[in-house]
Amino acid sequence: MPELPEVEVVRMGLAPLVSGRRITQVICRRPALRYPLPPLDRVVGHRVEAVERRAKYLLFRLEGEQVLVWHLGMTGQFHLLPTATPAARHEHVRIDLDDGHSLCYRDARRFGYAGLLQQSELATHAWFAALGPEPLSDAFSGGYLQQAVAGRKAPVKSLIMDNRVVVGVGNIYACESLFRTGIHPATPAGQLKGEQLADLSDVIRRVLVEAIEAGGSSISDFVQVDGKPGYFAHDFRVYGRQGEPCRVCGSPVERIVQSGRSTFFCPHCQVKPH
DNA sequence: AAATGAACCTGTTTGC
DNA sequence: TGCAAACAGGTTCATT
Repeated sequence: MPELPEVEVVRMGLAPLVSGRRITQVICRRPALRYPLPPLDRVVGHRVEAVERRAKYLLFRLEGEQVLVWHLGMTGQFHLLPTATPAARHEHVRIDLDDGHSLCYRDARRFGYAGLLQQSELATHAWFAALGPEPLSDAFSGGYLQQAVAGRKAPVKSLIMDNRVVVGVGNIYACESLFRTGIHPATPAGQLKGEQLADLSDVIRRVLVEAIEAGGSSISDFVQVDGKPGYFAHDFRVYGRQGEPCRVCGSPVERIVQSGRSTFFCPHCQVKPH
């Protein structure tokens, strides 16, 4: 479900409703998601100070030193519902708040995961230590990208989806960003010129911001915290459009598989390297 | 080291 | 209609 824009939309939906609330009870309906759940009883009685995001991780900063870290995997969803609401299918964890609402976590595929960390271990924890820059920060620039991919022969699409290069860019936004820059997804990243990489970093930023403003992309099941869909999928230029005409030149959009993932691109607008 | 593929698990769509 | 195969937004681990 979520790439960076979707996680950010969830964060923005949760933050004003959850910040300042005290956790009164936690119900875990199974011992593990992708990994064993942390001892969530330890968060009971604590107040949520802020809801932040790093890469695709949601960070619930609690009063004191604890940070509840949550990754939505492919199909994770948070909903804020009245505590009396019966559990929906695939609801695995429920966090009750002191205002009569509960933070409900649903995840059909259970690729999501959670951790309870101390503030001080955030930067060094395995989930965070090797992460590259946030694409919406100043640290992510053409110059940065150039040094990050220098000498690399891997396809540019694989590298912009690599969290060590830049975080938050998943399959959809990788395809959309490459289309908008006219770069063929199979281009060995190290072959790209500085100008192209500067363009690519700008375009990635712009696509992500547009998607956040549209409320994310609702492919099959992404929904915002209030249950409403996001609308960015209406703006896809290539993702999921194989066989349909390119919106720029009319050529049929192609689908190929790179590292086991579908890649969509326009064979005319995105010229293959040689 | 770098690149690829499989695995995790369930639901939905596609094709015969 | 029925059933099996293919496919899905992410990350990690094992294998070339």
